[in-house]
Amino acid sequence: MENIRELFQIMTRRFGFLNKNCCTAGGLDISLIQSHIIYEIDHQFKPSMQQVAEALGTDITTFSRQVQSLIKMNLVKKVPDPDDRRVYILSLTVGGKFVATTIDQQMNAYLNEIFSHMNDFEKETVLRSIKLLNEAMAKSGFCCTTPMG
Amino acid sequence: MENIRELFQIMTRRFGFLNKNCCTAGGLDISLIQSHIIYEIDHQFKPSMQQVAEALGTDITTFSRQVQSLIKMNLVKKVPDPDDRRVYILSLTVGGKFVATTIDQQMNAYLNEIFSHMNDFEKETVLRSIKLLNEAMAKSGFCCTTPMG
DNA sequence: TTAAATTATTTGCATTTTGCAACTATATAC
DNA sequence: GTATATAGTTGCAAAATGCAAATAATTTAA
Repeated sequence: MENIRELFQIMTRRFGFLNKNCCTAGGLDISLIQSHIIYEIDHQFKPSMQQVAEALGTDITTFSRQVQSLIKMNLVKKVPDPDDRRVYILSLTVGGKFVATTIDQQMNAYLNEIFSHMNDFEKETVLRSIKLLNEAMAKSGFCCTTPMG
Repeated sequence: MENIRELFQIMTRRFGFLNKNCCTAGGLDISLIQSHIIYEIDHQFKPSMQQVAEALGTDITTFSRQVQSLIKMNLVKKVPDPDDRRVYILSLTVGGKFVATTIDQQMNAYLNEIFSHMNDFEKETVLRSIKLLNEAMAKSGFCCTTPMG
């Protein structure tokens, strides 16, 4: 069988395309990084800057500036944590939540379109496989969590 | 079941980490984009600049400069096409080929480590699923080929 | 309880990456 | 042979990056 890496290279490249300028939402153009930040804030519970930056593997200084621009765009809010005033808690504004939902729908539409080329059994198998893969990657301290050496 | 997008978001992020500063090869630090370019030149037959840039979804001007730096690093060669002297044919130098091989081995080692957390049946299923997914994405004119609107 | 060390975040650069518009050079059409 | 199209390069100017240093709040330890 072919090289395993080859399969993954093709897959990740295609998803790269899928994500790339994925998103015009609410009349705004959302970059790939921005969409990831919004996604992550939406999925974590009262996350701090660090937590989100860490989850995305972005340098904290770069992240700080990216958050600033999202705040200017009125998509993200930054509130000092009353328990530790060094920390800022990130959250989505109403507009940000709307953008998050819109992007989510767009992505799901893309993905469903892709899955429409499979039968139900194949679709089930593929989804289960991706879950397996995610779990395996989570177990692998080797890689995949935060950029390693 | 969870949102389909969620599965993919997690997966692609993890692979992003995997790829990120993936590669030190032959004493050189190879960036993610550089490794993709090298990969693509290695896999296409006598490709032109356009062809590789297109395959990677990179702007041709950016690509042109990236190739220049790879040439300086002595990994890539650029030879005018005798049939059409506007065109340049890209190829790997011996050093470039070595880097390509090294990266390939590294990535395969990572991937095997990940798969070591699965049994043989799961591994087979996952690989088959990714193949299915790649085929489905190839069929989907919707996305996944070259950046679309 | 206060000085020292630690942690979260921001700013100051300096470098790199990006992409549009304009350019050069070759090839094709009429 | 002039006009048009195509492949690739360069000139900006904007954006993204990341290290080092600054700021501000918290914890540790004497």
